[in-house]
Amino acid sequence: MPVDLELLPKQKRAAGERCCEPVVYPDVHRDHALRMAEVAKALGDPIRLQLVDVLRRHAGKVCVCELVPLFDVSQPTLSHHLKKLRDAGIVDSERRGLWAYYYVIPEALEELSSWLS
Amino acid sequence: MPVDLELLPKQKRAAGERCCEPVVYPDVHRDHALRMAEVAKALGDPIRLQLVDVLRRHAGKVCVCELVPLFDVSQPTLSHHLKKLRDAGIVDSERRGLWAYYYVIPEALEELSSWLS
DNA sequence: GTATTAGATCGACAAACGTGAGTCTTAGTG
DNA sequence: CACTAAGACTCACGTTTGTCGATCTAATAC
Repeated sequence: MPVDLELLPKQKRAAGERCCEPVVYPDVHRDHALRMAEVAKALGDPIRLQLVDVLRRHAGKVCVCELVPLFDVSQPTLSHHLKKLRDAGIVDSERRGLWAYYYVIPEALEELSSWLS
Repeated sequence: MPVDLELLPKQKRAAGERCCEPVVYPDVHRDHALRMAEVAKALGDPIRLQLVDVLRRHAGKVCVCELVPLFDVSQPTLSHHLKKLRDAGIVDSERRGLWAYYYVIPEALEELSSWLS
């Protein structure tokens, strides 16, 4: 699938002249890039990525008390990761009594997912 | 698509008893999670994400001198971002004379992409 | 009421990050 | 040879990150 670009001759151009015209521009516009980078950044930690994986595969709401023992970090640290995912808009939570149930917001990953494929 | 979990009754369990059995486990294994998180982390910066976007859409090799003017950062900073992408195995480069041409390694994004969709 | 529990928040710390100014290396020009 | 240009690298900086211990807040049990 990678089609070779027609490469410019490897010669030095005249002084003051541009080495090459910037023929390519990012057409993933700034806001899209910002949004997708935000999501990617939130997924850029192994624990958070696995959290999302567990929540997604469960396709429902998972109690935090089920999540904590799965990872080798303290409860505050896990809570911190969940907050990062919440702030990124990837998951949301619902309080019921003492428990908190987390779930993935399905649309949250769509933009990044379709850009990647 | 999200199927509601059968939620446990919201009552306090007896002292010393587990609040709930950890019925879910991350089956994205550690190494996969590590690898995908590494890729996601590299994409977790707007400039790097746009860099990958430009390189991907060009489906060939793009000269660094074309990339620098596209972004509002200094040349060393852009070089730093390109190195991050190289370290993450997302892109590679080829030197030809004075110029360096970057391209995306297509397989690099596959794992994350298919996990996301 | 008190005690206990789930989970979020705070405070602190070291490590990693994004950035630019400056420098270095390599390659082409004259 | 000296000069110039492309791009990587080094250093320094302020900011953000991941982590844990301690604390706080609700809600339940007694």
